[in-house]
Amino acid sequence: MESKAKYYFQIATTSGVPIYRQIIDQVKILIATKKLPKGEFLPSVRQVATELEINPMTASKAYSLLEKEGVLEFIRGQGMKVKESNLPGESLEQKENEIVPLLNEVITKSKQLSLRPNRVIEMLKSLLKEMGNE
Amino acid sequence: MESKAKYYFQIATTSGVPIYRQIIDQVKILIATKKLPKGEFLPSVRQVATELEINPMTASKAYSLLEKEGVLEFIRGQGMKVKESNLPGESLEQKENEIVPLLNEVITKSKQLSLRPNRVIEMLKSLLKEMGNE
DNA sequence: ATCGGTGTATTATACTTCTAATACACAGGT
DNA sequence: ACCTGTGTATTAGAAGTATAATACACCGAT
Repeated sequence: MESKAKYYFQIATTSGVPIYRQIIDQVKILIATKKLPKGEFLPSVRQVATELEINPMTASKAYSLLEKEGVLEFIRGQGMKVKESNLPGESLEQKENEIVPLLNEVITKSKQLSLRPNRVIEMLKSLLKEMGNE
Repeated sequence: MESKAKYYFQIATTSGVPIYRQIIDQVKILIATKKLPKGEFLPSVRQVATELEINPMTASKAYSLLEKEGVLEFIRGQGMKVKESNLPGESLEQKENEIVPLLNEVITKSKQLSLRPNRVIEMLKSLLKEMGNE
């Protein structure tokens, strides 16, 4: 079903960031950049565990948290796949409120760095364009 | 029961966020919104500790981390004050690189929520305007 | 030198988090 | 039924984090 040579994740054991969180972040990025299309199955927890030389439970923790978040969907007997419809029940306003704290962090940080607001907006635009094209 | 003393910080013991981190975040916001001008002294660790009914070491931890970050400056015998020049040694490029990871988080989250990029940019602009006027 | 004001190094302890070892339940193909 | 593939509940222990009690070093003014 899968090409076995494909390496999905890369963990930095020195970074201090927990393994399961690194997996979560990478899955989200892979999905956001369309490298993992909706409906595609992820490597099994044991596959991931073998590749990264970690315990399957660690991979399972990442997957199950992503499932709770509504990012992945568990199909019995087959595994985890990228969920087709993301958060269908949420209103636009609810979604927007979810991202506000993150934007506030950006603002606080940019003020702290004395970065010009327009420059920050330009950077965001530019990064959006990059990610969209990938 | 409010007293005449100026209350600087407000902690939510129920939030799960560590006390020292709540202090750090609030200091950064106070500075970003200009409620704490550059050069102004912060309340002493013992003042904070008394107000919040915590141990001075907890306040000290917040202050010393802010000092390491370059936000505060320690003046012997007087206390911590808001640093005059923020990160003077850093080039613009270095500063911009510091904020990129945060922007990437915004993008990943917005993709996950299927928010329109333009809408996210508008929200950021709007929040920037709000904060700038305060 | 002493006093009263800064922040902090050290140490201790309760608590949480992270990872792992094991055993299990369920699905699908044989 | 069996085997092999999914993910996971439970448990345990190592490692890290948050907070606090104590004692200390430094500064400026007396």
